Amino acid sequence: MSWLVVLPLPIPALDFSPPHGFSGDLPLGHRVVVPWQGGIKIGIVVAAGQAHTHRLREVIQVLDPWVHPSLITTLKAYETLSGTPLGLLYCDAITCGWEPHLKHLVRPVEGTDLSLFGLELPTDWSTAVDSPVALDQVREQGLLEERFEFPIRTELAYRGLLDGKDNLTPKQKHAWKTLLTIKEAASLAEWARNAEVSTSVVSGVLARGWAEAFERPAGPPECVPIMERNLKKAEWDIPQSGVSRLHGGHPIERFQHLKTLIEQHLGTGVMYLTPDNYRLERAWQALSHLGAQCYSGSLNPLQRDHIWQQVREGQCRMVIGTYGALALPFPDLSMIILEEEGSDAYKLLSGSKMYMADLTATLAHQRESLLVYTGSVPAVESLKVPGTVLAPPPPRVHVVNYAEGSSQPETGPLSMQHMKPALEGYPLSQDLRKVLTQVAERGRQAVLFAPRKGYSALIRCRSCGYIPFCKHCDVPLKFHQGTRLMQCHQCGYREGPPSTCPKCRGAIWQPKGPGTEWILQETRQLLPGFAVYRYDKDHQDDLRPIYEGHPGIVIGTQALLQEKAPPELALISLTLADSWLGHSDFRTDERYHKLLRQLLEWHPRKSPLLVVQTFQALHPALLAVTEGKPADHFPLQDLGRRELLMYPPYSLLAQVEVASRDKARSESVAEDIQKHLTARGADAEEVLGPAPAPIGKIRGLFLTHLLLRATTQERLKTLLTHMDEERWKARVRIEINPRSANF
DNA sequence: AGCACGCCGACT
DNA sequence: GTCGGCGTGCTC
Repeated sequence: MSWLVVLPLPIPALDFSPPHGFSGDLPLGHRVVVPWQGGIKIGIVVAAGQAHTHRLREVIQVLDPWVHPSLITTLKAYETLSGTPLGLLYCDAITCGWEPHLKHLVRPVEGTDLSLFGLELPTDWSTAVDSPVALDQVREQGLLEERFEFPIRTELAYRGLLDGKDNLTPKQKHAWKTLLTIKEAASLAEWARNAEVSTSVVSGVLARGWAEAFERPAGPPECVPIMERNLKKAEWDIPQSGVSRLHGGHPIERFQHLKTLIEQHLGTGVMYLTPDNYRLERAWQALSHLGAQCYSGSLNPLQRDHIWQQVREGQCRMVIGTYGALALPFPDLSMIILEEEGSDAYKLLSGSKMYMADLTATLAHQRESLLVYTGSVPAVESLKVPGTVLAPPPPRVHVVNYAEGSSQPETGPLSMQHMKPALEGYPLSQDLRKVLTQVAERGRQAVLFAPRKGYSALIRCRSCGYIPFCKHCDVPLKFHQGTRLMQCHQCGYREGPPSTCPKCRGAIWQPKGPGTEWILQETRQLLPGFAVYRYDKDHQDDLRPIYEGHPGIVIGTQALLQEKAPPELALISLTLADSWLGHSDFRTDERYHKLLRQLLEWHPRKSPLLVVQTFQALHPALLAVTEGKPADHFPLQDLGRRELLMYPPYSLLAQVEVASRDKARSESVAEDIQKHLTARGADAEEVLGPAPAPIGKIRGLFLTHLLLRATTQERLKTLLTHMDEERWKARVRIEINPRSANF
């Protein structure tokens, strides 16, 4: 009997035979070392294989149990539905343990001479030296014995020495003394931080021989000090089993409720998942005193490994973490709490495109764990489960109605003469200017959210309206003031703005659609001398003064929302809320509503004023918030629309993406798929499209979309199976439960 | 993913 | 004539 082994590669699971002389049960969920393309690789045993006639290679060694069998079942179900190679799913779901630092020991089988193969090995165990291909040859001949060991883990650290070779400068001397006081530093950066000098100073000390690097056994991860917060116990109808939800109110209130629940499950395993780091930190501060560990992408591999083992051994019974924590091998897991279950952050951007919230639900079901959704707003999809919605705190929102009898401004300040009063000062309204000035006068902090990085969404020729587009993608180039270049936010292509319009020779370019740079410029003009920072993907100012509580204004994109709120935050503004409504996909409104609620509870204690500048002041999502409606009011409204349109939760979706360098081919293959499915009995409600993707061309690839919609999982599976019946003449990818779909 | 093989266009 | 683009296929 062979074993099915998953490798961290975008391929299906493959068969291997058990190691020579192996007797025992199938090591389901164990890590194994297997030969792979001349070298070796770590894999996970996921099933018994079908005994092929195919000549298989042997697993070299079984290492240790790594995942719980329920995870294997869960991922298998996802593979069956989506057709994604299992390796890709494992690679994305299991964020630790694929590259253990193993000591590789080898020796020839007794009485064999390996010099024929160009290998000179001692007869007794020795560390394998670098000739993986030659090793693999003798391995395949069965002439090699091998063993892998986990060495004692070490990490590099620095310590001070009592004398060195060269003299030190005063600063270096200070750094040296600091190091002697703290005894050891885990990195140069940590040492420098402690001494409050730059890293060049500490490396100077190192170079002059007053300190040395040394290996030390790797300890557990540094633990953030636990902040004991006295959470009151809240009374509520505690769910006993199945799925339930708890939303709304103030975050602290929700934690109070959850604490009561968590305490009942502490002995039997609790997992608390958050969509991002700021919410991780918030949950950590509220709940870590219950004895939780933290697990997230920001830990280093050693730290992750440490938590993984602790959880496996049952020494750690509660973990607060981001999506990667889902695969942790809890021997018992009686409850999973999923914060902000409808967050797009759970959609993996990498190959598998898994929606981790779906995976969480499947896993909870598999393990019969209690599943609790929590957060500011329930997802429209989770309204069907029983739950509690806490009363919202009074909202502090001011809406600037740009639409007051006017049309959207065509350009920046240049054409202000035609503007209605509301638009005066665009992109910073008079109202916003007023409160910003107050913030500065009172020495407080503010955050302005701009819809995009760069200066403007596009530039346009004033006389003929020509807009420069990217060569490779179907998007306008965004203008960046810092570099004075036009840049594509899809593929990164850059070029200088043309001096005259290539169409009409006009020489005046008008920016449209303010970005961080534009807002920054306006803010600096409004408040000369006041600290103004920029934070987006291109450019991150050092925000330390802000986090230390110094006055200032931060201009950023939504990326900023994944960080914690500035401590003295008095004002938040969406400078152009409409940009969150610009997409034509069915979750847009829900997303906007969630953003507003999230902004209102961003700061854990204060409630800063939220200024929303918009052309759609009567948008129902905005009204639900300003009128103080409960958190589920808008989602319930949206649910009705979803039913009419037969969107989730009333159906399951799969998006089919056809990509080709040739536009006509991309379209025709999509049509072929549509016809094929129709011929197989799919109706017009089940196959939507084809239509060009929201961005019809990316990096020279033309993208065409189809949307498959089914009422049951079985039906969706059937439709997807029909797609495998033919070989399409273009790249076809399927995404289960896409988070955006434009039909 | 990597790495092979294999087929067409533009160059020393 | 070769170099090198990337499309396709395989890994057990």
